[in-house]
Amino acid sequence: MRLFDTEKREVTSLEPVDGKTYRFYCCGPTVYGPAHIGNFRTFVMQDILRRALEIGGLRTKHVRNITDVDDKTIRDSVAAGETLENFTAKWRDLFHEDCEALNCLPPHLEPSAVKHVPEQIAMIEELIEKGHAYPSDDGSVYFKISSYADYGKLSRLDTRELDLGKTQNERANNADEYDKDNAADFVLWKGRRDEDGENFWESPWGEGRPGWHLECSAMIRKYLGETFDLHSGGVDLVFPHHENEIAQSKCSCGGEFAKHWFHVTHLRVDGAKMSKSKGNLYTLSDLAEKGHSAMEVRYVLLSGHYRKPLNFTLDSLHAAQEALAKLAKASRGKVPPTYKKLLRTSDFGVFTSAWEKLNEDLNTAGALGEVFGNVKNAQSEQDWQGFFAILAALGLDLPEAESVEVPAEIAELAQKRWEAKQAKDWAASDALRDELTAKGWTIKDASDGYEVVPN
RNA sequence: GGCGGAGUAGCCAAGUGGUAAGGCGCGGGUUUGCAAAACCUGUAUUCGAGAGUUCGAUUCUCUCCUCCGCCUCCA
Repeated sequence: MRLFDTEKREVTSLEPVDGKTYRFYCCGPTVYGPAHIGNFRTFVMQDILRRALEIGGLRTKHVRNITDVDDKTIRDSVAAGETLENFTAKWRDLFHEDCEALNCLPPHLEPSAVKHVPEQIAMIEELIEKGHAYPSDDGSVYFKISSYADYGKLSRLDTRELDLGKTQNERANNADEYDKDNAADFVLWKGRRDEDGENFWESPWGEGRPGWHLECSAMIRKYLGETFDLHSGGVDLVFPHHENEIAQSKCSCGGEFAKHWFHVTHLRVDGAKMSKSKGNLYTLSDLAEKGHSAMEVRYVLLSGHYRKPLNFTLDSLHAAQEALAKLAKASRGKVPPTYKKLLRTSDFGVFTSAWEKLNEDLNTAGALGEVFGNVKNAQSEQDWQGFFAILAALGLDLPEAESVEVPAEIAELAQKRWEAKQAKDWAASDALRDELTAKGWTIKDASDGYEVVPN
């Protein structure tokens, strides 16, 4: 597997640090509401990376956190009159349901931020000890970026001019809240504030709560160690989140931290960024209401290369539905092997080119093209094994032949219409067909029978 | 303003220094009493605009236009 590395700015080969198990970390969701399909573009691409590695023969260790304490979770749980725990549990469960519907393999470990407060406090103490962090008067602790020379390497901060003047101007109203040495220093521990309600933890610096950036560093250290294979998230996390993680982790425990960085470009909707105000923010349930399955959504999300903007439209969901049906038809009668049986697939038959596409910077769109281009040539057992291995890597389940419950009334009308047709009574036959159409059902005739399906 | 990314047929979207995958849609055909479904088939002399390098550029360089992301807690 070769993949573009955000830090090295080139496609590099992925080899596990320990030679056996590919260990990677993904920044998970902040659970304060339903995740939208833009969030899921990232999670689906991470899932495909994992599947491709596993089918390619590697073992993986996939860690993805749940952010269940931050400004938004606290704000919204207080507003809802619920405990933080109950509030976030609800959204976490929905997230899991959505992931399952999208066929995303659950991570091997899914640590939560609130359950790792001691680890975070320990890391802060270490950073203060080593001179990389300092407490402020309001009970907060900040990371001192001037103490880390490599700060900004990932996002090429050295070549950018931060418009700090403007930022400070805009934040003038909040200036008192923060007591930092440098405007760019970021918070490791936030002193307790009124709006936090009962959501606080004891610490050497008083009551408060951990900062957002720190949780990932602390959990990575605990579950993956000081050096691991790959770190991943949406592009928006490159700066400052991942930059800050690097600083925290390298300054506290040394090590190389992540060998590679994998970032997924944002999804666009109708050519624009998704936002509530534009009314173009979709969740899986929004789309389900419009009659689109999660698998169709997954298909759309992987129909473009992860480093390019992907323009989501409702039209593309329809295209996905048709495309999936086409593949299902092409492979009718073939029984897909279980995912486990497809691990370590070495021969992809006529789908070798698709596998190669996938392994060259996770070119899912190119791989799909190869699948369609070769499916007509698939004949041998090996070919079909390859077919299902590619689909498994993409995480696509093909729709089964639908067995829709046909109401007795509809079935009766359809039967009458078939009989009229057999009797060559075209007028009666067509009238019955129109009636069925009006009731929302379509007849598909074959030479020896018919089928009724919902419109 | 700084940094990064993108502009390929009606829509979605791969790709390449050597003459444009694939999906949807649409057109044509087979089939059908007519449709639908199914099957077969066609569908960009051209890759935002202009200039340059080259035997040759959509692919490299420059300029311009448009769009998007990040610039302190958004996947």
